[in-house]
Amino acid sequence: MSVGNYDPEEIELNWQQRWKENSVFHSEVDTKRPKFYCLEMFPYPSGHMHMGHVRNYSIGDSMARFKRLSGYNVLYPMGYDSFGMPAENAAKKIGRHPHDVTWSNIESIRADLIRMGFSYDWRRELATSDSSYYHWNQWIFLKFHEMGLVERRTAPVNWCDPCDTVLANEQVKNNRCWRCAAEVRQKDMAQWFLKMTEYADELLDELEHIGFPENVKAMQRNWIGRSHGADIHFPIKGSNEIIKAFTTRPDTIFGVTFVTLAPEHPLCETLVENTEFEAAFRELADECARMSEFDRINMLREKKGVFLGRYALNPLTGDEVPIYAGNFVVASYGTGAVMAVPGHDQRDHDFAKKYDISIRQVLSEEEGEEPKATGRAFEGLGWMVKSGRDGFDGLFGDDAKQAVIQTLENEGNGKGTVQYRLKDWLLSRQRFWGTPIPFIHCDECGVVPVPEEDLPVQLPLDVVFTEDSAGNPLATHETFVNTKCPICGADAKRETDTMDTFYDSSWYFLRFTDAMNETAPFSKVNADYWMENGVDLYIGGIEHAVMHLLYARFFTKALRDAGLNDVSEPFSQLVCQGMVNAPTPFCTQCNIEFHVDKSGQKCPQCNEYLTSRSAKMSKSLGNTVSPGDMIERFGADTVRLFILFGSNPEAGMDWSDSAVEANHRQMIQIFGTLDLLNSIVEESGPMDSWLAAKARSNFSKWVRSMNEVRIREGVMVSHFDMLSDLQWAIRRGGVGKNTLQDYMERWGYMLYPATPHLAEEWNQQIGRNCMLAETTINNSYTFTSPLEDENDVKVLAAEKALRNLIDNARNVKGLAERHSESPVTKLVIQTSPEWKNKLMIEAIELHSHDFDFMRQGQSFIQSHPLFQEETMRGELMQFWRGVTVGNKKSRGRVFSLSEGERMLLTSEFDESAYILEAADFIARTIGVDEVVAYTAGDKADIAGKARFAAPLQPGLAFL
RNA sequence: GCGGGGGUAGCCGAGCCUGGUCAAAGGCGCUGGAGUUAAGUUCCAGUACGUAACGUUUCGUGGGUUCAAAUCCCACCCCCCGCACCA
Repeated sequence: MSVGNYDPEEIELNWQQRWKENSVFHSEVDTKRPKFYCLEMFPYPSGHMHMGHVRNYSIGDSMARFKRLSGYNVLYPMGYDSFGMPAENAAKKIGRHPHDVTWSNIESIRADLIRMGFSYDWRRELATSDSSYYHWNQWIFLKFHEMGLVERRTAPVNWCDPCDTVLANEQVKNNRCWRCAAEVRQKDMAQWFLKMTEYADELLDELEHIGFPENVKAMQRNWIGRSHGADIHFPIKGSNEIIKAFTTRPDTIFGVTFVTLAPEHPLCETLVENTEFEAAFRELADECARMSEFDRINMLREKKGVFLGRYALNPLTGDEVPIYAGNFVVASYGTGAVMAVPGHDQRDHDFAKKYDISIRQVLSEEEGEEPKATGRAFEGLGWMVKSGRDGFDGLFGDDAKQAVIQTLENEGNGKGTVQYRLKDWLLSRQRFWGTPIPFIHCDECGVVPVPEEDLPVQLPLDVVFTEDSAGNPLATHETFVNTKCPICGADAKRETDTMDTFYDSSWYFLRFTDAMNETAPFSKVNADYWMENGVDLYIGGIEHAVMHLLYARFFTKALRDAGLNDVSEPFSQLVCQGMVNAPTPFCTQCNIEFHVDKSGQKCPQCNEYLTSRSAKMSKSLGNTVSPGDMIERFGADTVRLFILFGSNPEAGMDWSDSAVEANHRQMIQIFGTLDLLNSIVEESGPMDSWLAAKARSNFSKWVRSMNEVRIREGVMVSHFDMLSDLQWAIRRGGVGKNTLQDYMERWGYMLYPATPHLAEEWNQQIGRNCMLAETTINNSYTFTSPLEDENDVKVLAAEKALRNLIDNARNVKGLAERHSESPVTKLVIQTSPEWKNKLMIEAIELHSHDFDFMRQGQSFIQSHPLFQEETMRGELMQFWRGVTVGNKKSRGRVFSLSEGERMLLTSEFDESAYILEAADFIARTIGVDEVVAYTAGDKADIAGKARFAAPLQPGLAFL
């Protein structure tokens, strides 16, 4: 094969075939080896793979391959989150069954994944819409039911009209459906819930111990929204009813001047019925009921309330306070009732002003002082004052809260409680394309579970979908709906609601550990092995920070309590990959992005010329890049290299055509170095030890980066530094074939995780007859010891010094030429004189014993034998200062020497001899005819540069 | 409003945790040179300002700590993301 020709398609298809034939990515439980479970959030199969997928899976694949190489037993599976509405809607449009739509989409995305060369264990491939998967959804649901985690209850729920279904709280953003963005409305319905709130504390507290990014943890904390406070009972005057109000600030109870109820609060009706206040209340309640989002936003400014005509009694003082209904009180949070303290809550303050209710300050900002009159509510913690009862004044913060709670509890008027924002998970959906909820409605026996042996309850395939069919086709499907009661045998109806698709993805990572199991969702042995400490690396988008990641955590804990697995947290390390952005026309004036059609044109709104900025790839902006096109042009490896080198996984990255091309050139160049294997025939070369040392140091740097999922840094070493170091070695005098062979072998491993096809081809061409996919890095390559040996450090430092010398010489040459009438032809290098080297070594020695140069350096040098020589004192002192003190910008040399430089100097490295060896190279490189080098003082001091000579910093003179 | 993350040279983007080896990696772009029949590719060098090797001004703005700050501390400005009438 012609080595110089890099033909990605040929190479890639060939190796993909070989991997498949040899089943190299299959993995089994093996307790003798450490495991690594690498997982990406599986895709919804909507057609072809997009750049976001490419990025997600390129990251995962490179880590899976790296870990295999490092000797881990790696589980790396892939599947499809294939239930859901888009398939159902598409089916309606084309008059086919969602099953068909889903399968053809799966086929195309699978082909894309294969073409990228991702190293999945394809035996474990699953699709959640397969009955072999959702069978276990149902099985688990029955388990949860036994455990008392399932509840069917009638409740006000979020209804989305376009989607024709209810939604969970997590799926409603700004009162809009997360999928279709339509407004949701409240509707009372009998629905199925999973009692996620029973795990609220564990879900919150365990966040402290898992490797999620801070923002994800913050979002989950926020969502769970635990707040500590008290339920306080306010009796209603002239009634047996009491109002229970939740507050986080029981310490302000003496400042309560009114109580506000949500308009939906059942007490409102009772209180106003047949009174003069009824009409006003109804108006407010109606307004809230048909509240649209637009109105809600307006209401942020306008807080409204109506007096309900009755009074409540402050349980600690007996004071009468008016009862209001307020449009800002949320029925579903806390108790739907608020004790209002206008003195210490700005919202209550505004409300009190508006309705002329009295304001009472009962906390002081300063101990022992009267509260200040600021015209605003003081919302911080303070010292209690003017309490309506003895024993409270002077208490602060938590003490104050506790004292109030204690008193309330003693008197039976309330208790300390914890509130959560988290609600139980509403998981029933009135749609077809989901897991049927395995229950049966019997007139006699009620709602009864389908017996385990009758599972799965399968979705019928003989359903006709048409554009104008509405509702859930299951509800009208006779053979599906009509059944017998499993208890009494009478005619009964099946439940026709299906499960939220987030249910499917809440345990798929467990199913993957034992995906072929036909008798159970998974075996405990498999789950416990692969899931020990959770999935080791989980990669996906930030958009699932609350929904999927919270549900999955809940499931893992619930299944643990069901005895199915030991692990409590599903994911030990989460990486949320950044967006792939692309250039997009943009108007800086209007701050709007436009479709790429508009590039170069003027802004339709302000008529300014559009500029360009980076925006998330999206169909609506037309700035998407098709992975398929890129693979066709450059090959999968180049696309992977671009994606991985473009930025570290978490950061956003910009698509750039020129960068992709640059990366493709890089691939060609790397591949081209294989030619050296033919052209180099010498046994050894002058750069052998340097290149070998460089290989070792690059390798350990690469391993460190990859281990910490800093893939970009790893790739920089493997795909850039390795090439330029090799080029340097060749230019500097060359290497022998043995060294080259070792270098290429090591390099092959390093190329493998990011660009596996190229690496396999490489490995073969350098004459190794094993597949990298089946290789683990052998022990001499030491994954564990990052430090190269002492000799390597010195070798690298010497070469580094030479490169510095060359850089410096080039710079000085430019200056010299400006000062010289004829062109410069000769470089005289005067290296550091012996006495400076000796002194430097002494300084290094002193420094290693923490010598205090600031205090004792002066007296040390003055008592030094060299100091006795009067003619030398000036230069001696200057050098000593430079070595041990430095100037205001940089510290003394002795502090800033690298480890290698220190080693070089203390080993009495012969600088001028080293430079002389490279004299020809230096002359060629900087463009002079002759280079001479000697220790300053040995020969004539040319141009007075001898005094500039310092260890590893020779004085240069151009002639 | 609350919470999270940011602001680094023409652009993208490392460095910040663990202060000095930082005029600050790497890529892109640009400039010059080598080479080439030629476009491209490739290789070398340069890319804040001045300069016989040194100095000056730079890492959002202003202060502080330190012998020394892109890095630590404080204040402010700006950007992005999430939640939000949550009691």
